Amino acid sequence: MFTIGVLARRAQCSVPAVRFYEAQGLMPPAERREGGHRVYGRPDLARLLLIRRLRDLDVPLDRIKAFLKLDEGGKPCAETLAFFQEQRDAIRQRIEALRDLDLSLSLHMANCQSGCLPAAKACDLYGALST
Amino acid sequence: MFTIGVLARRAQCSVPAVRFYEAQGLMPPAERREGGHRVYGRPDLARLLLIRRLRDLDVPLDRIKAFLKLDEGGKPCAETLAFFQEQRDAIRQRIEALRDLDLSLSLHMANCQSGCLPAAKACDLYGALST
DNA sequence: GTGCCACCTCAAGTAACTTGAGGTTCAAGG
DNA sequence: CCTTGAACCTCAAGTTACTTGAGGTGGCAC
Repeated sequence: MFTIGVLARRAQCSVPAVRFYEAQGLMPPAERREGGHRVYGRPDLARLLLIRRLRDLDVPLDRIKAFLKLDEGGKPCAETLAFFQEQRDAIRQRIEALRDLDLSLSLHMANCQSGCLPAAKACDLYGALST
Repeated sequence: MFTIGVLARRAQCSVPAVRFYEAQGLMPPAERREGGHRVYGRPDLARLLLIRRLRDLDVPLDRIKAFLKLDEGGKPCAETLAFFQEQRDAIRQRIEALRDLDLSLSLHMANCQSGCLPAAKACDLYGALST
């Protein structure tokens, strides 16, 4: 049993974000103490961590919400597996895109280093990334 | 010389986005025809492509703006190289994070496939990503 | 000359939070 | 027991990077 501050730290997110997730229905309405302070337990942390992981993948909140609801309904693995596979495909694509970008950045830097170092000339910036 | 629609298509972005970049000072105020329609040339496309590439890296608009201005001033390579190196570091970090995520997704899926297939039981969702 | 699509401006909406104002609760120290 | 400071509360407004919509013009084909 811990406070919202502790929960947030453990999930690497801000306190207002946790409250926001509750307001949006991604986190269940938290139990409260006498004074109104929210109290959380281990399952809440697990849920929040899941939300954050999916957010790191840029899965939008309403998709996460639907997914969590699906899981609450005790749906069979098939749908869960499909969802995860979808995320893995998205990850693969993004890694490829990032590698592409990295390559063109490195090409430009090589260009720049050989072409510009002698004089303090400016780099040919647009040529670099636009091809 | 081409229209905003053609420009946008070539840079894989929306027409309003191009106008938005102009309003924000990332694109220079475009030349206009008699009727008021914007006209663009090759350098505009190069600039827009650069902006989009950097946006794909989640570089915020004001950072891109500062960078473009730096380049316009004809600053020496050193600063440009530093900027690019920074982006490459960011790319590397993001690729690693994505690989991490992919790993934990795959572990979960393996778990799920062996544990849940016989019965149509639900997966242990929270345990999957939260550890 | 009349469609019709692409363009124009301006205002408002969206996602996912963050920041701020103004006020309460809680645990520790005196 | 009292106070003090951090952590909590709610509610409203701000932020970023656009998108969407309304209402209206430009340009070209037939």
